[in-house]
Amino acid sequence: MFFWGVGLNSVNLLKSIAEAREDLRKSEQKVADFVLAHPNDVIHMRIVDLAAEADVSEPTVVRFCRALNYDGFQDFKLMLAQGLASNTNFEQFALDSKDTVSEFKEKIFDSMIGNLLNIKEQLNPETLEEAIDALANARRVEFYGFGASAPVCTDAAHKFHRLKVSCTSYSDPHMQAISAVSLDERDVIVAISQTGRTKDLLHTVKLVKETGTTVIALCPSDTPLAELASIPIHIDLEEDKDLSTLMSSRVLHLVVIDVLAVGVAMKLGPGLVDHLKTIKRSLRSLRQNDKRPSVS
Amino acid sequence: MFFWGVGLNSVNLLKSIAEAREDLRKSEQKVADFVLAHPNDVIHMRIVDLAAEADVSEPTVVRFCRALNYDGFQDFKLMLAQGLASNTNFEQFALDSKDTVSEFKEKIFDSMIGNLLNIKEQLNPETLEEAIDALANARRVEFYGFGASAPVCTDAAHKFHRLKVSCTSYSDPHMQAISAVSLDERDVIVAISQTGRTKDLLHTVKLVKETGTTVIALCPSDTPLAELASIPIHIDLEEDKDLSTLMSSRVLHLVVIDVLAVGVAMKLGPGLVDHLKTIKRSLRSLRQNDKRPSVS
DNA sequence: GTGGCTTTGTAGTTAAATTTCAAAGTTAAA
DNA sequence: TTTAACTTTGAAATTTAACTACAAAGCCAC
Repeated sequence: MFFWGVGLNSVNLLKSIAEAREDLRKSEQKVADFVLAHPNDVIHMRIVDLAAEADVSEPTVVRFCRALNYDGFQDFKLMLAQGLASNTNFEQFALDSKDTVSEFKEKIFDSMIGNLLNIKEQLNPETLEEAIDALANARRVEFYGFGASAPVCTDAAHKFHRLKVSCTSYSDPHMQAISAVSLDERDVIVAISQTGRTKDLLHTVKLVKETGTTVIALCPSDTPLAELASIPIHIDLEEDKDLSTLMSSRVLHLVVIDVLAVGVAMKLGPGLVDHLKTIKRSLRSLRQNDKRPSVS
Repeated sequence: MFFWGVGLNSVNLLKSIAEAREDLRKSEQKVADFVLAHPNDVIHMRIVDLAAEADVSEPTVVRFCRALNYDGFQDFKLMLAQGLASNTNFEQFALDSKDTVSEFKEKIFDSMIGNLLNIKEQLNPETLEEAIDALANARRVEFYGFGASAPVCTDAAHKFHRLKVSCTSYSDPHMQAISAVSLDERDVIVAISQTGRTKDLLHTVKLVKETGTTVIALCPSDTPLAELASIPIHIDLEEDKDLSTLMSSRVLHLVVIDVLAVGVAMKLGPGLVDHLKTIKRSLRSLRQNDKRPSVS
């Protein structure tokens, strides 16, 4: 796989120190251990302090930094500071039954953010472009998904309706099947699945493929659904730590749909972006304003 | 409003430099200007370089750092490094019709992440705790929302079902009204709204309040819905830049629901967290495995 | 054990940040 | 307009911290 420059490498700086630890000399490992144990303190330490804490000499600290391909101690500290800032959070979490509300709130949000960052990197712009093209030119768009993906489909249909795209969402296998056979190559379906293995969904997709309809799939790669799709959009999460996958994937799907929707809006003409705003305004009549008395 | 410590301040470091600029001396402003113009370069500069670039003397640079409440130049550079690392992204975006797919993908994800970070900070653990208590002890839970919030409600009901909580979601004002009057103080409704002003929702909530039912609301603060709620959970986004609000709030609602669900799962007994995993397993039969032949 | 090699620390050097202090600039009152 | 008080700024000296050279100690193979 493509190797990122120093910039992105720093994101996993602690991890890369841990990995490099084995290749270091014994005394340098002492430094590594202290840095890994107290990364936040190291940032504000002088070379003498770190040397003392790690029980090595100052040159050893410098050698440690050089071994990790930094110019010197200052350079290393700078990278560490950057790495920590971007890395503080966003790790995958493991829920602990002793967690306080505040703690698991942090964990859930951070893991969500981490997943968003990952998927953002993973998403292939060319594939998205393809999907956007297909959606923008479709006569009709249908969203299919079950379980947790059903609300995602509803939301997607809701969103594309606003773009004046003719669309529906079905989370009933019969309805899907019935609708599926009425489509043809001018149409597009979007199949959404967290697993990429839902039998009923695969069944529908197979049906629909026979009609020549374009199938966009939001699911993990290397799954039956991804293989079947004309335009597979891969959503691969880190391996399932606790429930984070369960929670994150629907949100990720929603955000990807947002991206597609914005793309379609732009393709169909910049005016359409304004159209969204117009709809927003038109919804205002359904709202109650503080200043005016309630119409009950 | 409460003033954050240095830690969080660094997130908006550039912004805070820009704000502080006015209060600085003339020569210090030169330094500020250079830092604002080339923040990424400054990180790797020595004090002499920065002094030269900003056309001031070295002590002035130190004074500049001190004026911003840092110990000195090194300390400032460290904070700058951290600030830049965490700040690179996550700014609110303004979509531009000339944006490439890759560009607006970034913008959408980053703005989503920015909003998640904001809401994470804003969420009050005590309020969440209250909401979790109410949900965990409820005889029955109902989720009400319209439009973009309707799928959120469906998703929430889906999630709480898994926790063995008796619940439903309604996005039809009549159904809501009918159901609402059958509830009492043992029950909880969760009203979800991006605006906090949806008339029909307010109507239902007023009805339901007369029965003594606890009302948890997910909506912006200072809105009619927030005022009505027994437990208002405020979701305040930065002011509407383009469509980011429209996109973000439903996702934020989902994540908050996740937090509540995890809280409830923990309250009802740690075993329940495992129960979620069990359900995950039970769903496996609905999936197709690569290895076995498809059952069509 | 001993020669060659690697690892580590001591002591010295260099470079960078900080402080001191005096000069230049600014303001305001005479 | 002048001048005294104060503020701002930079030159030079000082201090501090990072880095280098080199030598001692440790390690391994023969």
